[in-house]
Amino acid sequence: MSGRKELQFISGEHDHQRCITVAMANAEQVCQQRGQRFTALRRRVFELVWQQHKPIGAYEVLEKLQEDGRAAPPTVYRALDFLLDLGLIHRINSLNAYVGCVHPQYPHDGQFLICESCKAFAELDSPLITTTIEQSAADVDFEVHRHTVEIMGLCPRCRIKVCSEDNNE
Amino acid sequence: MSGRKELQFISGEHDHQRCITVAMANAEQVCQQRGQRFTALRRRVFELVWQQHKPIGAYEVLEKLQEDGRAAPPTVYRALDFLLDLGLIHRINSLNAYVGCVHPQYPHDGQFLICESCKAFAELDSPLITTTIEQSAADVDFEVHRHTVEIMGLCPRCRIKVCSEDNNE
DNA sequence: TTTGAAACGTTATAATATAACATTTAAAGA
DNA sequence: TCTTTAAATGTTATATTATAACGTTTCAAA
Repeated sequence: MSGRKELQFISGEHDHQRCITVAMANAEQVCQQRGQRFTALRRRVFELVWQQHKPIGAYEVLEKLQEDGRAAPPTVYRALDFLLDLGLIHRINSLNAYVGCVHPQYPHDGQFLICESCKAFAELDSPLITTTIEQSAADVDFEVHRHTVEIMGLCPRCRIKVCSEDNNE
Repeated sequence: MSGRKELQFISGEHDHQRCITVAMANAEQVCQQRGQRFTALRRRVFELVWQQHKPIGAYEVLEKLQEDGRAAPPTVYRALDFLLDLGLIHRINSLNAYVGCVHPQYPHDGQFLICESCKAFAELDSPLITTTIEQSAADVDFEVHRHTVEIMGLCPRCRIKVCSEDNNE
């Protein structure tokens, strides 16, 4: 179980470049499978979204893009929409922000843990949550197309921090 | 069970004025209990949010307020924020819109069914969903402060409609 | 009756997102 | 290889959602 935990909330010191490389390879494959073009721009935006394990806003992405040259909002939004459609990234509605999808190989609903302290996020994709939601909906004759679950709170390392701060007071 | 179902997705023909009256009485009570002022403006905004069993945008509320006289965005947002803080309304993040809370007597997380066809919504507040989410979070040492669940799909009556349309083709 | 905090008004502007149309690119057929 | 055409991108303008900042009013408690 502890291996699983480490997969969920990634520590600050992991080899993040490797994360990005793996994500990029996955994305490449997904695009190929679906006959979509993974252009330089889309690749760059995807990379920017992945560059932190934190949700990033569209205009933040835009700013970083502008470091390379001129760019306008539609450029960013089009790339984000493309990536969203393919399930390569998700949108966190409560933050107006975007995150890289951890397992884009198959389509799935978004279930997110978001740390209110450090803003780190983790994707759950729990079949149990999905089943429970579908059952609750079925109980009232509602036909589910998709769902999003956004869970705000404290990630493991921030819980520890808060705890030790409390002790020091 | 069928009584429960009718509570969830309200039919078009129910006595909606009565809904509003009941909601207003509840709101009144909640405000009193917490020593908050339920001013004319707040009352009016609350009423406007409740006037349909559908999510309503802040600027839609503004437009309706302006039928009574001059009003600017901050007026609406302040009233909405007040009502949100007290749990008298909820915000549907995926729609940037607001809905009246069906049981504001105790604080709770938002769990919503939203019909993609007619835009009607229902509030679930399912302890089972809450428990499942909390358990999933606990599995990865995450401390939950709050969550929102937004479920998009088809409500019972729109399912029937779509079904009969299919048959007519 | 004063007074101070809360509520509200008003103006300006920030932050997020899209519409509409021009231009470029690149894959697929001639 | 050239042409064509659909997809992708660039560009300008603007829509939509939300808040900052500050002045004025209201109203309950002292």
